[in-house]
Amino acid sequence: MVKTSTLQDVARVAKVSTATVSRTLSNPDVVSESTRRRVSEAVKVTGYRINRAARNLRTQRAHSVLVLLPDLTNPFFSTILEGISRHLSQQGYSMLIASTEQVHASGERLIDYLDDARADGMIVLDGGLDPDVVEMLENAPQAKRILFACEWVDGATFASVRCQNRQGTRAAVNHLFDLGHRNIAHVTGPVGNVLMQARKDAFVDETKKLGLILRPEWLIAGDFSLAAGCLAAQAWIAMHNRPTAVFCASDQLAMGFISELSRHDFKVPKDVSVMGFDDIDLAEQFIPPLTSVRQDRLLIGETAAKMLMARVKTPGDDQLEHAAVIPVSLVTRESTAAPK
Amino acid sequence: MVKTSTLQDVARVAKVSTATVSRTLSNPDVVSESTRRRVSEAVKVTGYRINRAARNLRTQRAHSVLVLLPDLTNPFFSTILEGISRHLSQQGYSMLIASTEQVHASGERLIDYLDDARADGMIVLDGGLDPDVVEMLENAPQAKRILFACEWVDGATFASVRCQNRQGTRAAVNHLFDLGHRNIAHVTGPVGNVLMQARKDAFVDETKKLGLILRPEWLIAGDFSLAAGCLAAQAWIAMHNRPTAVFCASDQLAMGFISELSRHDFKVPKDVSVMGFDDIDLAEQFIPPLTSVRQDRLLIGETAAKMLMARVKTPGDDQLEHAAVIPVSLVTRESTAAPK
DNA sequence: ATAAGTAATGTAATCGATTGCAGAAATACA
DNA sequence: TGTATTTCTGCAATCGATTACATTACTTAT
Repeated sequence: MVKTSTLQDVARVAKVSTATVSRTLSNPDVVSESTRRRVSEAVKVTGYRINRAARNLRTQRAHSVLVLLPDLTNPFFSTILEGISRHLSQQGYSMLIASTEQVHASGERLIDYLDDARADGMIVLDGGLDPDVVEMLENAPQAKRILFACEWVDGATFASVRCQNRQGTRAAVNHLFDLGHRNIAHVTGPVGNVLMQARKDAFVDETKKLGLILRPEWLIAGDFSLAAGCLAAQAWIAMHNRPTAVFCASDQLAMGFISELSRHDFKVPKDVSVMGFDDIDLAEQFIPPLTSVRQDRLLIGETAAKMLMARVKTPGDDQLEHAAVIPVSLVTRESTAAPK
Repeated sequence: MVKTSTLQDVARVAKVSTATVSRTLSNPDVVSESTRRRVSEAVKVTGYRINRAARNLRTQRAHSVLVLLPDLTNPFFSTILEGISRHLSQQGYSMLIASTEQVHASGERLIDYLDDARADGMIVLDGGLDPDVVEMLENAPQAKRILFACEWVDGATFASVRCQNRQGTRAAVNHLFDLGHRNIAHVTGPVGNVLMQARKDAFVDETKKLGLILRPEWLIAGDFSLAAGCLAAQAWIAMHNRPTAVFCASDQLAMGFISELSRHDFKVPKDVSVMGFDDIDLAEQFIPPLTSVRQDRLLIGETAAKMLMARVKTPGDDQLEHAAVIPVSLVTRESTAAPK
């Protein structure tokens, strides 16, 4: 370990007590103008840097937050992380990252991160946690410092940040309807996923409300991935009476779908309109550019961080915001058009 | 803060000293079988969890590593992070994430992360640090605990993990040559980037070695992004004597390139062969599936973490591995074919 | 002039785990 | 049995910052 100077060193140089130095740095108003100057000078001279381990021990705060992802390799999360990190670093907090899988594999329990003073709070981006893990988290005394973002757990009482999945789906269906489509299929997300369920339910409701026919086979089971999109396309191709439009529960699905279609010489949107959900970066550059439902991932991240910080900082049960909903918007591009 | 039990509590229950409890947990061999059992029992009873802040303070170790990215939103890094995280968590270390931009914006200095006991080491995935930041890092006493991965800084002496950029480029050029291409263009990365330079130099060398003509305008300046790929495609379209193959310095460039071409009714690989570098997840699903140079990003991450941990753990200047090179491999798909 | 109040600073305990050193107990050896 | 050696355990200092409480030096009011 490299020796850096401590509060003691600064105190010696400034000819004050360590208490005064500490106060000068964390609460300058309570010290006099003259000592404030002397201390600042001494800090500069000694090159003092606070030792966070020491502060963390004394204040019983880790000054960092754990972000839990289902899977680090999923690019969907990167912008959300950016949003989280932006707010945290502004507050002097650090961002720890871990994946559900790895925590599990290492034999640790999730709650340990909070118990052993590694993190003050937790932002969970994974709605698919094991039910017993969820139960443990819910019953933990630190449950208030756990927040779900994007995904959530049905029936659980954690604070959360969510997107308007229902409204987004409604906008998507109406967009297709307005273009003239009457036979619309839906490629869903993975079984058991809350987003998949929310979007699927909204899709069923909205098609019903518009008086559209919805054949059972038009609800094609997928899992948000490119590969599932390809399979869904094969299912679509095999249909006798092909729907003229397909609403996919994610952009990746939509891309896989279109990709597979083009291998079979179908054209989008000429032969079928396809749209996604998320508006990932690539959507705009895809061929054809993808019509999608945009989620402001930066805002999701920032909101999540902000809400969590409020919880971490107020020990009491004050009037804390418990659920934030982030608006979505329809982005119309070239993968959707009127049916022929 | 939620009250968790401490070493003291365990010691009381097990009727031993805190020293013994500590030893039982961190170095079980030195305590007797019987006390080991008593302590384990007491740990279970009390639900003891180590307080990392306390341990970090005492041991002068943060037990965490900072990973510095140029930009959190770039999906290229996610798999590398997975690799890093995998090794770190296995060693009981945590992974902190920050972006160059944000550290800068928050007015902190990079070295502070090491100075203030927040992190024991640093993995930098950004070769584009300001020269004065680089200089400061190099002169810091902790310079040995800084490691560059993927990118690096020319002339600096940091440990690093790199890919075979030269060999990968050579393989790419030879692949195109073997298909029969004699006029090959190169879309480069961003100016000043070390990867861009390495790949460009290798490209120039290899075409020369093969006795190919290389017109100046066939070196098209890009920046690894989709958008730059589009622009490069426009440049290609505008050429009088169009090269029959284009080697892009990244997959994103290649995708942008192909995407723009298709908007102008050119077909890949019929009208021009295009290939990328990186083999990102989407490459396989792109239309057409992209020929690329594969980098094992998981291995890059794991290697980087492993090398850094070795440096963090050995205080001496032992025989530490200083530079690792990760092999790349050519992945042939459908975006390249013989010229017509 | 004295009491009361305010502002600034210092003293020292504290957070919880680790570890050098010393002592006790157990074992080996002569 | 006595001594040397090994094995195990405990005592107490330590890491570096924070903060309750005490103290001192001033101001202001009466």
